Amino acid sequence: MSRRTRIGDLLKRPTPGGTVTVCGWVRSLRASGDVAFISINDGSNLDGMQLVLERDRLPSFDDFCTIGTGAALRASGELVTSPAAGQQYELQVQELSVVGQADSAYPLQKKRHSFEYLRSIAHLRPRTNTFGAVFRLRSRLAQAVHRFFDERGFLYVHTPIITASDCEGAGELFRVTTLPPNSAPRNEGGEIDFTRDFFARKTGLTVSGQLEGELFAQAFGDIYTFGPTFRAENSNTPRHAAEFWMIEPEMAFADLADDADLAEEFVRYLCNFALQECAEELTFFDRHIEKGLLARVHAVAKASFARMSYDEAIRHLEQAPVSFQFPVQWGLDLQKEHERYLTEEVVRGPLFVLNYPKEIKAFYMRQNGDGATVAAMDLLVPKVGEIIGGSQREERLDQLERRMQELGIAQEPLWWYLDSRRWGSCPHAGFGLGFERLVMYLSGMDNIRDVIPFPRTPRHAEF
RNA sequence: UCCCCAGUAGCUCAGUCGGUAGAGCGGGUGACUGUUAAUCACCAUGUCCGUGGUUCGAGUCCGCGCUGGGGAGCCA
Repeated sequence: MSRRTRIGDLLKRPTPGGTVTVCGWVRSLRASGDVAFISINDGSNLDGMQLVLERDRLPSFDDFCTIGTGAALRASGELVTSPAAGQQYELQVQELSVVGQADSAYPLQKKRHSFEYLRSIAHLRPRTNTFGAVFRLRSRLAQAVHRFFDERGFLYVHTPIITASDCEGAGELFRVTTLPPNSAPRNEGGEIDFTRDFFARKTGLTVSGQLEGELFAQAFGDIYTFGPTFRAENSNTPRHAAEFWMIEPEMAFADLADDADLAEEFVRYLCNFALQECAEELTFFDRHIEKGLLARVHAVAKASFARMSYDEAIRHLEQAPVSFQFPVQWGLDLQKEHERYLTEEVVRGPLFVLNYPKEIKAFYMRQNGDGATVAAMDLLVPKVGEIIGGSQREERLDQLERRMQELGIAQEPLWWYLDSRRWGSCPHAGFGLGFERLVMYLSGMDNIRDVIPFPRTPRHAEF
């Protein structure tokens, strides 16, 4: 096959002219007497290319007028300036072939579909404008994440996907086993004998790469992970999926303030990246998905992020002139309505809340001198609330062991984690960012199932 | 997992007081020399989510179930 030219590249040409070949899928066909127009899209950009077919220049003109929406085409012709509004260039077709026909049963019509319906045809929805834009943005953002950390000398570490540590309290584990489901070997107590399983222990899919990430941070200084993460929680919300991608940087010789600095720089970098490198997509989202998206992302890109302690946050909420559905009290976690009030009404921009009560945070977070709080941070942003959660880690062995004991967390399976506090332990800090939540934030899409190619949620693993 | 809402043509939805089902879009056919989700004319399409019940009669009322969506919890 002679090589095609991507439509996105053609549209970047400063001048028309020349014979080119494009391939793509039909979005719309408009036939009118002796001339027909076919809009095709090849996924390389939003707008696609208009093919112009003329009866006296093209044999089989009438046959081409019956091409169905969704068909795959290969077209060669001259790239010309379009005389009509709506597109800069169009293709005067000299040769056209139908690579793959599509009949009238093609589920994508030339009209708006609901996102719920498109989820039921997830194999075809990437051919729509919205999902084309979402997944181009997602791809570029993934590259931007690596670029950000690489530019700053962070080591990219692949932490294991199969893990035996399920004691982080980060959610239910998916079991990984090769034992036969109906005749698994039992021990004397009648329980399944996992010592005879593939790994000779109970294993599952990772819920976080953080603990392993900490070990690498204590060898390479600054590291990050970016990989798939699994939670078997029966969560049915627009913000949760059973399989998602998480970004977790970890820095040695760093405290909570350093952690917040990194998070702030990271979020600002990604906003600027999207505005510059995905302008076409963001403009589309601003117009069709969330009015005001561009202004919101611009604001975050320029803002200096506010910081306040959990104590201060509670005081602000107690003095709020609005009434909340959920109680405000020192010691309780912030609800989404509280988070949104703080970031949207109190500071009107991104906000770090620092130093939460230890009771509502994980065992590995560093205990503060007040005996009541830990060095945790959440980054709250307008519209979505929490987008990043992080902490300085407890590097003092005795403190860590005492906290695990208080919480009833077995130390033996985490002997390797505790060892890192035994030899050359140092202050270190990191955070976690759900990649999909970032994509949602920068696209205005409000359901996580619509920013994952083939989302896994309770009862859904069809595609 | 809990609470709320919904399920009718390919899609989005209307359907009054319980009386035997409709619109727009999409699709098909035809017309039209430059369209932009083209336009105009004509044509076709139903397991009213399933199941049990109330009733002379159920898309409509009631029970149970399934599916989807939203909110909460959990969290990223």
